[in-house]
Amino acid sequence: MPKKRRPHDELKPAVLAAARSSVVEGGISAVSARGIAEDVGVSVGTLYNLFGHLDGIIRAMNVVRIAELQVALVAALDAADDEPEARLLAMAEAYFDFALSEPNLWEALFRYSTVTPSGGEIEAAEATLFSLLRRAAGDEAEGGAADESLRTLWAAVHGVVELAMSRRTVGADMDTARYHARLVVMAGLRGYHALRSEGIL
Amino acid sequence: MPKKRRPHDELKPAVLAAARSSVVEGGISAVSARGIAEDVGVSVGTLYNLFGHLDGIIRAMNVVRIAELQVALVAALDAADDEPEARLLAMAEAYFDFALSEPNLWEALFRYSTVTPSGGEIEAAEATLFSLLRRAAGDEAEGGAADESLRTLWAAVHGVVELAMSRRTVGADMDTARYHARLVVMAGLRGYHALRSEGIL
DNA sequence: ATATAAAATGAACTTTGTTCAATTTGACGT
DNA sequence: ACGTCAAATTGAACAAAGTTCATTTTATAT
Repeated sequence: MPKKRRPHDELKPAVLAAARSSVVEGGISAVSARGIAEDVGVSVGTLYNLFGHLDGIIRAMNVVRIAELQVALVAALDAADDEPEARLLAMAEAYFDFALSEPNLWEALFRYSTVTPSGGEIEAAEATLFSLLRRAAGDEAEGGAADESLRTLWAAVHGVVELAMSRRTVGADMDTARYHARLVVMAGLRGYHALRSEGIL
Repeated sequence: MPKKRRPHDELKPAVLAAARSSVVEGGISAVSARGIAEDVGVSVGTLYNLFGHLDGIIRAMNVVRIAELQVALVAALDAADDEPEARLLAMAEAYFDFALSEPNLWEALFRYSTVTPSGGEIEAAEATLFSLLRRAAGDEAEGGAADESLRTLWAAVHGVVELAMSRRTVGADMDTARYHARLVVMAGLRGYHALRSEGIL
């Protein structure tokens, strides 16, 4: 059996791609060290040399996926009209579409806390997401209370996405679900203004 | 080794209790067939005679947990003032508290789709939850569009809970997070009314 | 060419979920 | 009382998973 020596920088992406396609096809439970090893054409030991544990592979895969999410959100933001509501709506839809386009990858991202990018990585991702939200909200949101509201708004959008995910939404239902994601943003903005004018916020 | 013969009706709850305490202590990954068997004082084979698969045990455990959730929500609803907003706020808080009181059980409920009560059971649970929401909303919500809005509102509340969960919220942060759950309801209701008066809903 | 370090290997160990033939139990008919 | 028999229980055994590590191979520098 040949033992070609490949530099890690070119081997790691291959491993992550193999892991990803396993997840896409059969969900997280379809991933196995031996399966990936066979797909990449490498032994199990090599995987452990590269990533330490199997969780490390999933984690690294999730880091890549989060980067993709950020790209999608930035694209949506840049394409949207220069108005707070339109921008937030565009981001919510992009978030929704991203999740629903690859449900198994989304599940891998959020449903397995062991496997969620740890510590610094996830905090950095949240910080980036939040800076995008502030850019989207623009002058709509200023100050500390508004930041909290923005975070809460996004949690609400995430909830709608989760609901759509848990129902494995497809077809016409998907359009309805995406509209619900819009609804949350529209109602959230109006509610925010109402609460401010009532002096509650 | 003695082979006492216990009727299933008294053995099953013992198994579920063992599974539950494993989950509470160490999360879903701490559950194992052999572990439960030892705790209950029974062989692995017996577990499989009773539940078919290990997933069946978790599923049954989740069914019990969902019943507990419904009890908690009904209690909150009954204790609240007879006014739509107060009732929805009470339900949101009860939902939040229920999730955060046992994070590992919550995770078992929602984060593992394989293990989520299947088909009829989860639909029945959703139907019950929704009927509670309609009771809470009362005259606030009438007709089909309002039903959808109510469902969306709850998805948003769920999102806030998920965010609090993912941060393993404790202490003072928990009060803030619970307040965010209230915020979603308050803003949601006001936003709903605004959208109606704008003719969007 | 040789030495040396880095990389890759795959056999082996542990721990899972799961199965099933054999064994034990308790109730019922005689 | 006794024997029968279906139901319940057992635990050894299998497959597949994550993980480790002594050994072997490769590439590079001297």
